[in-house]
Amino acid sequence: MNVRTLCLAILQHGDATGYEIKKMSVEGEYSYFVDASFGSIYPALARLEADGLVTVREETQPGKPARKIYSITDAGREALIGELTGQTDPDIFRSPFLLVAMNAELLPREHLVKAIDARLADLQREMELLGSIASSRSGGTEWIARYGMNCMTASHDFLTAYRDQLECLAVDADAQPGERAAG
Amino acid sequence: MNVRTLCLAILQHGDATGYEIKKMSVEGEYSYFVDASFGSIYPALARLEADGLVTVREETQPGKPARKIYSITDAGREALIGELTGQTDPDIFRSPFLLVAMNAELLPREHLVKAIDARLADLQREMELLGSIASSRSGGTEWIARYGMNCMTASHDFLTAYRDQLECLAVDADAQPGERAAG
DNA sequence: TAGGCCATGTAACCGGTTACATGATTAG
DNA sequence: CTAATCATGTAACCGGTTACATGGCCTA
Repeated sequence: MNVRTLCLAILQHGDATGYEIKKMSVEGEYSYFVDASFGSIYPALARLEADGLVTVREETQPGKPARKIYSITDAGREALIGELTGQTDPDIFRSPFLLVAMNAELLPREHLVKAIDARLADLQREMELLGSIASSRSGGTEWIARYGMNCMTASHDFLTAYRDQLECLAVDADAQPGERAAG
Repeated sequence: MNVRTLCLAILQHGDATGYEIKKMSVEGEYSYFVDASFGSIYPALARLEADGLVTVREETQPGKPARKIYSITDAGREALIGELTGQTDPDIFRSPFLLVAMNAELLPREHLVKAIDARLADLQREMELLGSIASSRSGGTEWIARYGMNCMTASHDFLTAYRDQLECLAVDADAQPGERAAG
């Protein structure tokens, strides 16, 4: 899965500019597939157009740079379907937070508490986003938002219920840092 | 978070060779942080040793290449703690499966069913791994395994309960492919 | 008037992967 | 006899990020 496919998927759900695609893939409802920056999106759109998978129309606006609005073509839609039915890359979950948790015995309790609070806040923000998506969309988009909500809720509940167990593994504030590491 | 930190974290929990580190970070209990291949692990270990964060001892075995067993040093442990208390990279979840689900309206039902079955099987395998980790480890490692189990179970239950809703969005086998895409 | 948002694009860089090189042992 | 497992390491490549270049409008 790459930025090309991401662009096609977004354009399948409606025309957009490179700038909008970036926003949607970083903060919006397309932020669960690949992360992309301007440096990868703009070249990808240019190549997509050269390959005939999307078309562009330029919209000049007074006092602002021209917006380049991209639309998917039939060939693009077929390429997207091909990508979606062909690839089998597994889902991945990568968690710096869990690495902190795994090494709780090595860290000052203070920091562990902060890390948990931060993670909880992240989850809450994410759940709000997903909630607004679920209530404003339909079909597949609504479904995946509900799926996400379900997972986030489970995470949040577990963290809230069992954070104490984790916190009591941490190094005491007044103990020598790393004291329990050797044991 | 990079391969260097991953190696330190693994070595903190016990000595290991590059080969073992790779296994643990691909299939084992360290597969939730960064994915690493030989091409990144071996150079990382070499640099870690040059920096004095790990030490090596070579173990020759008859008829096999010598094993290079790495151990973390005090400096390495401190570097790991620094990494763990400093960084704040958010957790990421990237799901090719959810992109398929999001575009259910575009795909033949047959393929969607396959994708769901495959995802369910992945989850089950993952849960078995986590179960064995949870029952054989303690402390932070056990805790994160239980956390993972909780999330996977929630995913699995949702998928099982609501897969029908998703499947009925897909294109009928006998309909023209892409027929509903235009609507 | 400083910073954020809109809006597009390029070039250098970099952390990783893939493929290659080597080779014995063991299980099917 | 074949494939997998053990075991280490290098070099080419590549998909992405970061930083840069440009510039007007709007808000605090």
